[in-house]
Amino acid sequence: MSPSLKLSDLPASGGETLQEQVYQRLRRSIMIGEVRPGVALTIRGLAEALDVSPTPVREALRRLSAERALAVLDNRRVMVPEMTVQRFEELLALRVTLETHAAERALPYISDSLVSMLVSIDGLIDTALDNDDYEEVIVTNQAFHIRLYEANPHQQALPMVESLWLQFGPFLRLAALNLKEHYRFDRHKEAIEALRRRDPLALRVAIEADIRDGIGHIGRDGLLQAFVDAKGALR
Amino acid sequence: MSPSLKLSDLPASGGETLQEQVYQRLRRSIMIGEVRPGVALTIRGLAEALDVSPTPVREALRRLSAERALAVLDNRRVMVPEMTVQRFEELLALRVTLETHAAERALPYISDSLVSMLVSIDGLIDTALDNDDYEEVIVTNQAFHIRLYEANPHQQALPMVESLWLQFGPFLRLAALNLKEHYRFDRHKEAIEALRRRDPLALRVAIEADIRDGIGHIGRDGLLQAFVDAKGALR
DNA sequence: TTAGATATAATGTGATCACATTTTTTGTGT
DNA sequence: ACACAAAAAATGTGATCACATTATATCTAA
Repeated sequence: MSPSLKLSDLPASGGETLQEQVYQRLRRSIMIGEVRPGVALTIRGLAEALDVSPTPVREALRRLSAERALAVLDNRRVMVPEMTVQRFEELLALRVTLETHAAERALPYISDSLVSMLVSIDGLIDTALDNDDYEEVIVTNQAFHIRLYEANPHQQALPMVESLWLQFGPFLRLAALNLKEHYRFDRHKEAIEALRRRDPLALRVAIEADIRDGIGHIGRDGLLQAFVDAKGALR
Repeated sequence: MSPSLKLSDLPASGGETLQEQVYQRLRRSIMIGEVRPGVALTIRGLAEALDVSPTPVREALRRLSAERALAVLDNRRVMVPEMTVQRFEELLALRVTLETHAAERALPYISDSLVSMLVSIDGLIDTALDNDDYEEVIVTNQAFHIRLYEANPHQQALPMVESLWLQFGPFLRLAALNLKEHYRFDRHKEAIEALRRRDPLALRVAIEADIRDGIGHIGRDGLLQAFVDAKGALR
């Protein structure tokens, strides 16, 4: 029988623990929407697919469950949680609140060299969009936000932001696709401009617009409803 | 040799898994500041103290680490993280942002019966304060906030709020103590009044004031600095 | 006494096994 | 063909073992 889950290859293990490698691998799969909501992730199944013993898989699943990337049902089955319209709205509002907070908290620490860095990352996103490499779009877009927020060396919001990204996992591919099709304004360039002017309000506006352009539209058009009805079977 | 960690007793196990019981027990210990920052929590040590095998302890530690209640060092040792002034400030600002968000998002769902419930919980807090039962103060105070926020049946912020509470664990006892000594206004009653009037701005103000009264003062007076210097050896 | 080396103990990680529960398949009767 | 019961397979949980790494204690020499 073929493995129940196909996973992108791992770039060769380093000195990390097996648990860490399994965690990173599963995390990436969830983030790019490779794991469909509602299908059970079994310990033995993943262990076989990743060619490790059940032990590190168990710990990685426990970790991802604690981060709300996975849900454990009463049956003790673990899966990417199904999305509902109301949960989507709450997650979106929460993401706006958390990321505008994180951005504003990072603003006092912004240096000119960091701004240059963000400009070049933004260029990488455009390149990835031209190449229709949506996984790269997702990862690089997140790198943009991460670099911005952790300009504040004491930033505490990042793990929560990443938890939200994971929970949007099934939709990030759709968001990246939409970015290419329909985007009119580059919100990242607006954010960069706000950073240059050290303008906290403009920064908040740009970040919120970026989030709503990227993923908010899914909730507006019938896209989310279609996804829910199809139980994540789109694409 | 006596166990390295003393833990409050568990109220007899239910149908839950051992891992869940261990998790709840450790969680409570961290929340009430029983575990001092910097001291290593060993798997075997906890397993012996709790009279279980290492397996469920490992999973509970992994879970709490993912929730940022515990930190894993490079040595792979796990402990309650040390506090710094800057981290404290970031966590405090984040708590204000998250909890005012959660409260505002819950406001449309507030019913009169829930307001009554909150009033009675607030009474329990006063009773606990009179009895100098600080653990009860902590738990009941959190129950007040939880009931409020999850009035919204789709609330997504609660796990993050609880993660922050855990990270404040070493200080919640100090906060509860201060509440008895120095509090002038009952911020919960202000919040309840705002809920009755369905006034979102007044609610935000009350929640923020409640948080800052409760834990913010620790950062203001030398209390935090003393705690950091003493490596959590106060009380 | 103290600094550094060596040995001993303790720890985290991963694999494997046993067992109870749950899921899936198979069988049976109408 | 379909509903229901029985059997078989799969799954999560917890315990135990082996091993490499890390921390602690002990020893030695100045």
